[in-house]
Amino acid sequence: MKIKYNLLHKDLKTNARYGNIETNHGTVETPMFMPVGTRATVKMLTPEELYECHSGIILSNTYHLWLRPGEDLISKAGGLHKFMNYKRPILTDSGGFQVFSLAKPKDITEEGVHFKSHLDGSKLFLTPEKSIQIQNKLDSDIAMSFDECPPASATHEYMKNSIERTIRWAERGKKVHNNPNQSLFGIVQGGAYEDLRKYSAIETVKLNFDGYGIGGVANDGESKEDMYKAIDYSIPFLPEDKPRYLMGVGEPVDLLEGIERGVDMFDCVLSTRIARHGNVFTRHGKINLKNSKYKDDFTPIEDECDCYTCKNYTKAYIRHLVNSDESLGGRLLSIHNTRFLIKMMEEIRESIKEDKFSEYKKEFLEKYTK
RNA sequence: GCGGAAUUGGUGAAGUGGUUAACACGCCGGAUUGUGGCUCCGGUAUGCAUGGGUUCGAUCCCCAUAUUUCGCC
Repeated sequence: MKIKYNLLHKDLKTNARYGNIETNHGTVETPMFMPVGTRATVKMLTPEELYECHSGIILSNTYHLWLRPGEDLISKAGGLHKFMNYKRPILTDSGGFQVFSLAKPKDITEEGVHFKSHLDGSKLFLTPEKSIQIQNKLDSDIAMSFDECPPASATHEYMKNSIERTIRWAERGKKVHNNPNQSLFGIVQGGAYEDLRKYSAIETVKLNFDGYGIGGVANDGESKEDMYKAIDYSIPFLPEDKPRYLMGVGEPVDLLEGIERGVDMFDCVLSTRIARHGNVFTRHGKINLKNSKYKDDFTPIEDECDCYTCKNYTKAYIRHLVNSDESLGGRLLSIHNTRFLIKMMEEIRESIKEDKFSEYKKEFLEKYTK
């Protein structure tokens, strides 16, 4: 069965919306934050720990799993869910972002993308068909179309050619997609160009996907203004009855801005990456636990936080772990950051249901950015 | 007791008679947005054991003192 998005309530004052997505691995509520598990693991966290964080959908990656261990092995294991023992829904990214980070523009052809393996330097060729076929075998709940992710600095001309090709790629991928239990999302590109976002959205929607990604907003050097514009220019042309997924965004402030504009899904490596480097989100902004002022701070990261880490450990202890390069430090902080964003989403959903999203946002930002 | 060697920041250490004393680690900050996990970027000795002397100028030369260390009795 394909996923089914149900729009349950629209905020009266903003474009924020509350809904849910029914999948073969349970129903999840939106807006939601999806932790990232690139290599079939949300780094440092077990599925049980993710459940304890109330994680819904998690993200994994076609490119990485294609290279290692290979889609055939995962298929043999019974699919990605069984392979990694995650019982809730999984979304797989198409490898499009890796095209951006690993290939040069000249390596991108109409047929597909040539680039070198980050593991051993061997030559690789990825096409829209190949990406979808790999994802079919991975058997994720949601597959993403194979797209190109041009940087914000791309010229209008380059961007126009790029989005036209991405649309053709989306169509090609959709043609070969044949997993009845997997849904497929299209991806809107176009940088911060209003006409291109509109064009990309309209043409992609014509292909009738199960949901729509808004991509190219968190590549490298995009300003927040460009990100917000990209959302504003895309969303009016996306159907109300399908989920919208802002790809790669996960800073608390950006989550609020995205939700206000009508985004339903987010994913981001930020929460787990910064955790491994000693940083955590708190209601009062991001803090760096490596700072010496936490040396003898024997209180939890946040008193009011309900995560495993905050219920059991002090800042001083975690700081010691991080400074000693002990992996438990990164683990505990990953738990906190993951729970932080998911809990934030829970509160946001409640606020939308009560038409109080604006108030929630204002209150959150007052504390977070002061 | 006699003779030799050494003494540079928190640590291990380079170095030169002449503007800002290398590097590494540590420490102190910062970054990080569809992940090329354990990374990247900054800052960190007004000072080269102490006191004299030589010199236009000394961390680098000389003398004394202290400490450490090696060898001999």
